[in-house]
Amino acid sequence: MVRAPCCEKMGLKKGPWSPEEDQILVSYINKHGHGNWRALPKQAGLLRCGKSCRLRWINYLRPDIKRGDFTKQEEDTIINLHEMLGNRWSAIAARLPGRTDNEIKNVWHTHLKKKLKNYVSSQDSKRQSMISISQYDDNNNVSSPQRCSSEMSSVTDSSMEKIEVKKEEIDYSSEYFPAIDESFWSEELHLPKEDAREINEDVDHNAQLPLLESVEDSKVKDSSMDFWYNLFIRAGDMPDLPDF
DNA sequence: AATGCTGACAACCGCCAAGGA
DNA sequence: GTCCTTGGCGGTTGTCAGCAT
Repeated sequence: MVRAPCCEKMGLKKGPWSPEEDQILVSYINKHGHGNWRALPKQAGLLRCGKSCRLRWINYLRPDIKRGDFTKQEEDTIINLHEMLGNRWSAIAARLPGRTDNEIKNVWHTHLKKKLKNYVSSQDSKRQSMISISQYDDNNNVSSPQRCSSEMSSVTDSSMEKIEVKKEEIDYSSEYFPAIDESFWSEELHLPKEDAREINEDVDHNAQLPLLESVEDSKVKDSSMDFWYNLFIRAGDMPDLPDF
């Protein structure tokens, strides 16, 4: 396929939008809608490419856009959803009314990635010390960590790598890791069925649910703790623990 | 006051999938 | 089935304000 010439070569304007351009775009869309983005700038009298107009409208000019700082709750939601969905910014944005994928992506790269890194590191070091003392009680039950994602401290890249390596060592295809389905999200995490269905549609189904019944392998057990703990964060509150 | 650095945010680029001709 | 257009997405870059030196 032949790529369309870029804006510059066609004599179209690039860079920041002026208030006048914004005004023209807004009034045109309010009047005519945006059926065809490619044709829109010509019809509206803008020296911009359609793609640029679309982006400006979606990320900045749309009337339903919520401006201003992200609330603590929104940040937590982003962290939780990112844990589930990865870099699927549009899917994350769909669950945050008034926020755009671009905005969320920016916030992630500038604030939350750092915060989360710090948090994971602090939890990693805490957990390492917990493990070295005693991870399970007399009945072989794990003492469940109920922590808030705003609890942040400092971190190093190496601790993140350690966690990744640890995950790679686990055989997720084993019998201890049956597949996640919709019922998991609603029943185990007590989410409304509607939410569970939506999340299940988006979730990475290569991820597996660890069951710890009768698990002897400490490595598997260890990784599964990570898994359940991540889900506690996702759910926003503490669900009933699985039978460890 | 001048300069350099950093973080935040807006905008662009390149790729992909869907759909129509 | 192929070609082309279009919209959408995620990654990346550019710009600018605020801060430190």
